[in-house]
Parts: sequence; C-alpha cells; structure tokens
Amino acid sequence: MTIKEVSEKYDLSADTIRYYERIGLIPHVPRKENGIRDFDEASCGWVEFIKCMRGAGVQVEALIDYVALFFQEGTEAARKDILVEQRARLQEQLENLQTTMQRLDYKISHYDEILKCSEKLKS
Amino acid sequence: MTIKEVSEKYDLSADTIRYYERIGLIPHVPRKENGIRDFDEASCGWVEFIKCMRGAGVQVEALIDYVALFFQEGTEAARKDILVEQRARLQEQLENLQTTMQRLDYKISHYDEILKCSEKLKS
DNA sequence: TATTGACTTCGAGTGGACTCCAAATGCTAC
DNA sequence: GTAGCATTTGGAGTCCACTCGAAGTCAATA
Repeated sequence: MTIKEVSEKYDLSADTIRYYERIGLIPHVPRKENGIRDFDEASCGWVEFIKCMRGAGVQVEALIDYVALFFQEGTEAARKDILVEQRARLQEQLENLQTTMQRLDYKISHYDEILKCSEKLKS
Repeated sequence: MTIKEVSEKYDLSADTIRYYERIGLIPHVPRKENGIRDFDEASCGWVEFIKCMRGAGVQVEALIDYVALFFQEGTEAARKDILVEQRARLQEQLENLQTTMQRLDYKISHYDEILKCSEKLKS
C-alpha cells in the first residue's frame, strides 16, 4: 500500500504518518526499489495501533519507548511497565472526564430550565 | 486571597492563573488599592471551574467564549450550545479512552502471560 | 517531450497552552 | 533603610505534536 492509501484507510495525513515513522513509531516500513513506501500488514498494524493510542492521548514519548523495546528481546517487563503506566494515566483522565461531564450535564439542565421559563414568559 | 493562596488551593501555578485571567477565563478579579489581586469567592469559583474544564481537555477557546457570554444577558441559548458541544467532545474522548484502555488491558494481560512463563522456565 | 501528480527528504513553521523573564513596586523584618 | 521576598505588567520563550515548504525523483499521460 502507498502512503496515500494508508492515509485514507486510517484517516491520518501522509505527513503525520511520515512523521510517526521518522520518530520511530512505525518501524520497518518496507520500500520499493525506488524508495517509495509500500506498507505491509505489519506496518498497517503499527499505524492503527499508534492512531488508537494517540487518539486516547497517550504521549508520543511513551510510544517511542515502547516501540523501541518491542524490537529488543527480554524487555517484556519494561514494555509492560510502560503500558501499565499509560493505563493509569488514561484511568485518571477517564475520571476527570466523567466528573466534568456530570458537571456539564448539570449546567446544561440548568440552562434548559432557564430557557424553558423564558419561553413561557414570551407566550 | 492572594494569588499564591489560590495557586496552592487549586494546585495551579500563579503564572497559569494570571494567564487565565489575562485571556478572559477568570473575570473581574478584585484588586487591593495597591493593585494586588485579592480573590473573592466568585473568582475562586471561576478558577475551580476552569481548572475542572481544562483538566478534562475542554479547549481554552471554548471557555473564553463561554465566559464572555456569561456577562451578556440573553445569551443563555448560546452558552448552552457551547456546553452541549463540549460535552459531545468529551463523550467522544471518553469512548476513545475506553476502547484504548481495553486494548491496553489485553496487552498487559498478554505480557503477564509471557512473564509468568519465563518465570517458570527459570525455576 | 512536456506536464501532471504522487512520492521522497530535510528542515522550518505553526498552534495551543502554558511558562518564564525583566523591571518595577510593595510589604515585612531586622 | 535595606534585605529579602511576593506581587505586578508585558513580552518573550518553551514544549508538544504535528504541518508545511522546498527541491528533487519518478511514472503515467497528452
């Protein structure tokens, strides 16, 4: 697959994909003889994985570390540590999000009240 | 309250609080005659609100708009629209977060397996 | 053969959200 | 009154994660 196809498949700009590859998030992308990227399944898998992680706000730095460890043997524990730490971050973020959404719901219902009343007043 | 006290109370740097005030996120902070900020309850309330929203990732721009509308009458519908839109964003983010956490859980349990096996092999 | 358009690299530029700095002023303690 | 610390302003600097531009290569088409 060309970078354009991958870009469309995962809804990421080609620039972003090249950037991810450059900094080590998408390892070993195969090339044709002329140097043009020719993504195979493994590379697509990495693109999809990175997109998912970034979409949830996992830091690029942590992903760089994880991907680098992935290609060294005996680093399973270290890789797991990264995932566990990132999971904890996401858990925290999840709680923030829930609290804030409740607060927004409360405020929204408050505005609903107000708007309902001002409707009534008009009629 | 001085900015330092507010900063400690809400665990935000004084610079951040000044920045928020400057861009319009914390309106009408009272001053003493010498020009030094003297936060009252209302201002603290805004600080706390903004901290909560920012902590969940609500964009500064949306908050600026909301705060500005807050001091104009008859803008209830517009204010509500902002909150509804931001809530939708957070909902989306919540779903990303949940998907990604499940994926991390799966990967973590996979590493647990691997590490358990390599423990056994050693003994 | 000339143009069009996708691809390449490298480095620079951007946008969002802070974060820091300099210079001035003010409060408190010695 | 002067040392030392907090505060003020305005503007500059930083960090992260892209995003864009320039200059070049290559393949297909008019």
